[in-house]
Amino acid sequence: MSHLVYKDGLLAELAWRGFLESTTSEDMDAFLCESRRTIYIGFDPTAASLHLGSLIPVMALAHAQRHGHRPIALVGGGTGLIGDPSGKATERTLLTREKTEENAFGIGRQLSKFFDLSSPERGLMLNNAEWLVSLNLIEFLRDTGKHFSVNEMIKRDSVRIRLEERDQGISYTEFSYMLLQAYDFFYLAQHHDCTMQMGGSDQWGNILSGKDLIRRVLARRSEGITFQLLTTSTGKKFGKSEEGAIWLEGSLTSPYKMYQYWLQTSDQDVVRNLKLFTFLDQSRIAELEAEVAAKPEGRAAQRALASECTAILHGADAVQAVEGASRLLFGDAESPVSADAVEALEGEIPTSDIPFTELAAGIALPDLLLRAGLADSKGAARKLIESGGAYINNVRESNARKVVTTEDVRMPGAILLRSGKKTYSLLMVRG
RNA sequence: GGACAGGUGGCGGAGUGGUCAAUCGCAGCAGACUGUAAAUCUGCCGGCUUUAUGCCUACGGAGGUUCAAAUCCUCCCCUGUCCA
Repeated sequence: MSHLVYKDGLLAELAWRGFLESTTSEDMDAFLCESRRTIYIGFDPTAASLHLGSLIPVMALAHAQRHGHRPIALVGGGTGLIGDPSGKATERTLLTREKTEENAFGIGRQLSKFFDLSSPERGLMLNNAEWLVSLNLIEFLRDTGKHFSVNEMIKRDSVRIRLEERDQGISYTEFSYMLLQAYDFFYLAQHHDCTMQMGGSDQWGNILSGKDLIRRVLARRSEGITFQLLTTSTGKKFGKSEEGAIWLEGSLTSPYKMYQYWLQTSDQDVVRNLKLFTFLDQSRIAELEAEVAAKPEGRAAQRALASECTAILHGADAVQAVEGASRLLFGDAESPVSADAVEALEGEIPTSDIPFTELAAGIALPDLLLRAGLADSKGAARKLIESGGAYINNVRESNARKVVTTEDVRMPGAILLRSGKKTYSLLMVRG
């Protein structure tokens, strides 16, 4: 890619940052330079929040705005009711309309953080429920369906895989998805002069469908760009932690947790992630890359990645708080003991309350670990303790019959529990 | 509507009357090593407890046969393939 020189700032940016997977046109550069383009990406509200995986298209669209193009962040309140078969091995159960609406609301709020939506000229956020829900079936089949060849549709990967693989079919509902997404692109082209759609590489087929529809019905040119699907260097699906997805919503994944997720990025992945998930410029990233190469244990790049990403999503204040908490827990200092330290940790890391009277009476350590969320069952808690993975105030406790009492309160009004090397939980003694 | 195949733990996938809480792989958790990295090695990996050749719940759902069922029978639900 590096031998290509793009005149368009956006394309150049997406290229060096490593977003690009493929484009629908050879002269995309000229297309983008020709005029200011309206570019859309859709996000279906299949969950209450976007997760790190969806951050790639979000960042790409944010770059588009920074380079003077006009973004449309499309919330798929309508398409979400149907379900995109792309990249999914099996048919999914439909979400209720209420759930979809609720999700759409949350996702819309998250998306708005990334874009300047101060005027329709700068950027737009739309919900396709607005035009999809009221579509009339007969009209749709006559006006739009007629432009689609089933012969072609069944060749699309998203459909073909489901048709060929034994044990998994595809319903008519999901089969129709690509028409709806194509219709979205068409609708946006017609009403908002949108001429480009971007998306993950699994969206290639859907994008092409829309491009075709626009050409046939409006006789207009439109283009598309797809992005790489990420995995970590170890082949794991990116953006998932042990407990599942890392959500952008702070109430689902705490800022502390997100910060830690980024901080724990492996050396192999950190530079790539800096390019994709921060707005840091090329020279700064090159500096960080050199620093990691020279002094990997310093993890300067990971720190930058963690603080940048957390700041984008949760704000600078959150980063400060979270960095403070991380320093206390992982710093050189002995176990935190000051009241200030407790105050700084409270709420930043998973925190739960325990009544003084209950503690005074004594609580079995496995029960306490269970309550603190550090184990899934008492049996698991016992195993954790016996295998040497349980810590009270940073001191290993390997007696599964240990009873925790007020004696164990070493920090002012709190007990710090830990599972393994890096999972902390704070217990606040109340009353 | 018909014929056939199938529905097992987070996933994949064994098991086809007792020795099955269920081989194995992946994922996950913990330990060792380290840099809160990667790789590697080790242990754990349904729940409960008095940790035991212990109890409970579980192999799509509901019944049934049997001393005993994930395994056999009946009905139902779901999925796929093919036929009309």
